[in-house]
Amino acid sequence: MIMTASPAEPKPLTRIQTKNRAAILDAGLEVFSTYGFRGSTLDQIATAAGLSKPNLLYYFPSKEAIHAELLTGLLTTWLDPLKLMRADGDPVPELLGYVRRKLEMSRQFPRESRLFANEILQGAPRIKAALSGELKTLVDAKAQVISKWSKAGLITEIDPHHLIFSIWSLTQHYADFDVQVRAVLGRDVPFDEAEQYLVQLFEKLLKP
Amino acid sequence: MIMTASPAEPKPLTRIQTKNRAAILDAGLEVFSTYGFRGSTLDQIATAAGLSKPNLLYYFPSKEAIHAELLTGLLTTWLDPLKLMRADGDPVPELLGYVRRKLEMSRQFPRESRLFANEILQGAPRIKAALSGELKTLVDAKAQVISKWSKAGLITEIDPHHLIFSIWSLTQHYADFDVQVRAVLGRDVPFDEAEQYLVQLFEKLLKP
DNA sequence: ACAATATTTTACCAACCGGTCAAAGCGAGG
DNA sequence: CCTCGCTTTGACCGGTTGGTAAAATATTGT
Repeated sequence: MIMTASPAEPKPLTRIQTKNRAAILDAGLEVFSTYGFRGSTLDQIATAAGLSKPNLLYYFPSKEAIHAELLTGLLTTWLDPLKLMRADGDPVPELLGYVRRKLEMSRQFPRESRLFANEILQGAPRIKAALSGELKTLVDAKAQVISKWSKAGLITEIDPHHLIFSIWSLTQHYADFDVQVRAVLGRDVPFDEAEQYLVQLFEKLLKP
Repeated sequence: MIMTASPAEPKPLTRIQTKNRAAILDAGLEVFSTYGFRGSTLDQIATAAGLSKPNLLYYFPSKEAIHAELLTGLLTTWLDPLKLMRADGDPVPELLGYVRRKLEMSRQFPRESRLFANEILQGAPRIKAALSGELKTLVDAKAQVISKWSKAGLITEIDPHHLIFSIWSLTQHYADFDVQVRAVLGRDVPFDEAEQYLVQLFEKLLKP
């Protein structure tokens, strides 16, 4: 016996189920992040996953279900880098660490970033609750930490919420608008340059 | 006689044509900026414009045509604030002026900002050419100006392209992600605070 | 080998999509 | 009044959409 945990019989997944559900979620991420929820079709996702449409619907009950599963999984990934910012660390390195982690997510998971951006752009109909719940709670808590650093003179006097917004926008820009960045630069997005630039920016900004 | 300019007989518009075309473009902006091109339907746009679908198609030949007209009109609006940055002005006020103009556009034309963001997010299929053409040319020119300021010691040593990207992302964030900003803050987007914050940020960043 | 179960396919449906068309309504000038 | 051109409408079309039913096929445990 290897596993039998939850009380409500979680039904262990077969090999095929595991593989196909993963393929569908990956395909859904690809398609939803490009066209948004309404602009994506089940046929697109099914084809990208190497399945037929009815076969896809054997694993997920609806288009909504795929999208919902992607979004809930995403929220955790989204909050983690901010959670890692410690109140008892050195303020500037802590904040720069957050910037670096967030930029690294744009580099490694641009599709996830675009899925999130698409959802927000379209009014966040499916995650508005999480934004004013979980997300707001976490941000408010971290904003207080930043405020204390600010008042203790460890960093400059600064609006903590806008500081956090600026970290989000600057780092996500390289994933969400990468087509524009590439078009303007005439080459692939240079994440190393971006990191240097952002470190320079936040070091100068935060210095008391 | 009041007007007869172009050589190819531009056909003067009726009062009704002027009014209905404007209503359609406004409705199209509303709908496209929320759902993206593929996620929007002619019925949605027609209803928002107070017309029937066939009536809408009497004024525009296709869904594409409405979207195209919105995008081309948008590009000019998008480039203007950057064009206004003068090489012969004081560097910091010139750059801050650009920041302020761009933020003001987010405040006054959030739908246009979101329409643009949607198009870029979805791979910019309809304006990629303009991005690596017109936009790149203008940005490269202004980047050179910034480089000269930098080398002359009037502002800090800085990567001009990333500086421009950061102005874009920071200002547009308040329009494109306004749902998120409002959810986290628990109130309407405070553009005055945002302006103060951005001025603080760029003044500290640019100081040599 | 064989039954039970898990998976895949084929055929299909009602609703919706972008777009067409011909007829009807409408207002201004003679 | 009537006509002429602009405007609006309703009926319709072929294709696509999300989703279903059931039969056919693989896979699995014994």
